[in-house]
Amino acid sequence: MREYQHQQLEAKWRQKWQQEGLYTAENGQDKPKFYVLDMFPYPSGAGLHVGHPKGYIATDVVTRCMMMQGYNVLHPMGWDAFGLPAENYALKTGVHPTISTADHIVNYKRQLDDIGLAYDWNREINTTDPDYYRWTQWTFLEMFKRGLVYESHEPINWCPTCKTGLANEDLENGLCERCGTVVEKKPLRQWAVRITDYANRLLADLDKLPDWEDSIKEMQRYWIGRSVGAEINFKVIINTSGVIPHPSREAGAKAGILPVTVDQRLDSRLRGNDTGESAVIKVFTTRPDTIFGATYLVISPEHELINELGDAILNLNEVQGYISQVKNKSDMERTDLNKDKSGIELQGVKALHPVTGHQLPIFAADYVLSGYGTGAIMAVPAHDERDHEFALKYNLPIIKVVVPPALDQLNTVGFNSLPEHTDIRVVDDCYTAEGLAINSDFLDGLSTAAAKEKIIIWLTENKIGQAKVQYKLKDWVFSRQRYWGEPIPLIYCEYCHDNPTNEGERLNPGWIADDNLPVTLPMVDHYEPSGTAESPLANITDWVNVKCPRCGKAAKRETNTMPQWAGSSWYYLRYCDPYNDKELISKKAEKYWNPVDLYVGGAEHATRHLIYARFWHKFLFDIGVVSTEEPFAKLRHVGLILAEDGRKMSKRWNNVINPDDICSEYGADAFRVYEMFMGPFDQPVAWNTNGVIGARKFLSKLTALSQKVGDDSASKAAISQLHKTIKKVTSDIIDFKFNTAISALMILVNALGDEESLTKEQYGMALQLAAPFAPHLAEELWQELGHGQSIFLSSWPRFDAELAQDEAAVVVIQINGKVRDQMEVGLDMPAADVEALAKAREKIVSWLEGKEIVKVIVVPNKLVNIVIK
RNA sequence: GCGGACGUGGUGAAAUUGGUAUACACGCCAGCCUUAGGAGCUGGUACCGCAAGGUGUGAGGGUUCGAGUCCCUCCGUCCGCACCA
Repeated sequence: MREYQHQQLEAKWRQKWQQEGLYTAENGQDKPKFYVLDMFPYPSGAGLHVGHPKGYIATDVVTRCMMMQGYNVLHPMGWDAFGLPAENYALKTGVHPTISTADHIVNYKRQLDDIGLAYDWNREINTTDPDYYRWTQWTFLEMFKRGLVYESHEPINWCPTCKTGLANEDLENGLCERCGTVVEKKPLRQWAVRITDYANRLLADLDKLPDWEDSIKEMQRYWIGRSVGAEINFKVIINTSGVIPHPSREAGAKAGILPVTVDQRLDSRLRGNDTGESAVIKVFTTRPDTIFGATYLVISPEHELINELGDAILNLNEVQGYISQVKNKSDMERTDLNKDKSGIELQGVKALHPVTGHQLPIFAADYVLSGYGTGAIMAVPAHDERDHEFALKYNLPIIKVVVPPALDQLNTVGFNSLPEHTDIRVVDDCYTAEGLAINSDFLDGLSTAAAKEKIIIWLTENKIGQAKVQYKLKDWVFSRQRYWGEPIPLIYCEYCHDNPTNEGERLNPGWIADDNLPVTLPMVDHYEPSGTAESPLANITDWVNVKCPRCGKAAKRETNTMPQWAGSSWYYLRYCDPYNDKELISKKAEKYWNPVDLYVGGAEHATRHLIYARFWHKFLFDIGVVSTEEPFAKLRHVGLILAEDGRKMSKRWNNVINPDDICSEYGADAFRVYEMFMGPFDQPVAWNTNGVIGARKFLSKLTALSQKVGDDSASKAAISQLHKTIKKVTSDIIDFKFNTAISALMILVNALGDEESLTKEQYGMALQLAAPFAPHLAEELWQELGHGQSIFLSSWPRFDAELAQDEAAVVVIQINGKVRDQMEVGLDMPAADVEALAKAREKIVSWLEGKEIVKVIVVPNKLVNIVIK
């Protein structure tokens, strides 16, 4: 058998393709465009392992196939090169990140090239290039000027190892996603981006993305976490005792059953028109319909109320003791679901129930999070499991106010008068589903939905609360106290400030935009993070001290840098117009290439990069830079390749396989075919080097077929197989079913191997189908056939339905659904004839003997099922 | 706990979407060939049975002429989120 020397062969074609500019995409051609994008890598010192290129190979297969189908394909690559590893490496070795990053990029690029990936390197970008990050900074300033960026002093996630603040998205189970350290909460001056302003659009527009996998969309929906409910004000009263009479005149009158002894003074205070002599606790709830079941309030230990009330809290020392105890716990410990709930009552203060006027105890407890909603809740222990657990532990009243719909016949007369459901202490069950309101005054008998609506109207009319939509998504903490990132281009001047919007709340006094972009990252001698709100840049005094661009007086630069996600939030746009020094992207390039038609990368980016990029894009849309609301039309995620031992590939386990070794031993083509053949693209699979040998055998068989090329055509059956394969491979590539595409190619090559002879055209078509997967070998064999130009400039073979037809159909004969016989019949034979033939079969006759035929089902060209009794 | 994906040979996996379960490949077994290499070729490879035949897609029910595929109940695996009120 004819063998092939993959090393010379592959190197030869790679060089030729580069020389000929085969992958160069031209802006604005007449041809239809197709933009295929990989998530660009962080060029680490370790280089690629065999898992990394799986997605790149898939996009490469699509790229080459689309090129052959006549598209002007853009398939670029670049480097997401800011980030901690380069900085940490600098700390250790003193080698500047610019140098180490450049080295790593050379290695990465060589590795990618060795796999034969069709990248247009003319468009290579690097997020650390000042010509690139000036536009990252520019977009940030555009946000700043529109009030979408604000300075905040909220406690944020702080990694004590990396010595930097982190965004919510940078955590994994309460650990720093980078280094695995337990993250602390730390108050820190920081810049934050109002991504929550876009929460609703980010959520709603997911529905406009039919070509995204549901799993990714669901993850984003959950991350954005929209909850519809109400915000309700509870007045705090101090040093009171005894129960206050029911204050709700209107409610009582409407229901016609309530006592009308109203404390006028209290009433006016409750309606929110008083002078602010008492504190208010705002709570958020998704179940305002259960308000009559609220028996206590809980605020988070961080809640400002504790400071506000101060000595009014009789057990202030104890409360503070509890709080410091909680603060010493990590988020991990705090949110451990298995642990007992803990809390402490604020003695001497009560909250007034805004409808019933009952005095409710107030607790501080760490099961209420400071970062969500208002950091305070009304506890309804009968209908919320957490509140229920807490109420049991602290012996608090539990009032049932919702019953399952099946119990709706119960005569629910009103508060305090129910015979059966007035159980103030329901111990065992906690009903969290929807149902019908009971014990709820004017809500009694209403369904949960109706009760929600009615109570919200009531709260609004009485200025006690209003409807409220709440998101889990938090504003994007945008400052990093580290060196190796884009400088935030702001200057602090004591005399000037930019007034970014007309809305007072968005004023950033003292901070002004430095429009003189790029603000380049200066060289430093010391990278050590300070552990404070400043980055190592703070030490470079001649960089930090500047003249105010507005007034010319002495001013200081912001020394925080941007998070790594900044540069990757818009890089796909820059590929379209990489050399533009006037604008982020030209209108022409944007109109032509945007949006990305196919985007492939790891699912780990579902709630990080993919949310940030969608947000960034929407902002650019709002300011007229891009013309679409969404950046990525079709998204596929790549399944992990595990090591042969089934674990993740890692230096730690010593199970890393380097693609360099595989490519030099078996060839890049065999490597590519194997990775695409391993299994479904989006599923995790363990690596098996034997599989590469199998792929290599297939390529050898494909090569061997060249010996059969002659004047005589292949058989009709083989031609039929060829056309079926064209159909299958074409649709499988679009559907990302590369494994079955290759299996179809293997079947074809096996079938052609049995032929005496095949024509140049027939062999050529087989080569074209294999070309996206095994580009080097296919090119070699194609040009051997005498074609003057690249196989990738040839037209993708077209499927001919007539040629693909079989001459005959094999029909299965079943008795009662069990296969008993099969026969070959002419295609599309009428059902009656097929049935007659089947019944006449010797085997079938014996099965039918003495039986009564109940029914016969004939599926054309497939089967006959005879039902007997 | 919530959300998503899934469960088929010794292994990775197919199955035209309700119509022959295990295609394709790895591995293994037997044979052939050889200039002994990461070779190549031929055949075999779900289980029980000598056979006829029977049984088989995590378990159990159901719908149907017919179920890996649809419905219900349960068990298990992987991924994401997780005290989000």
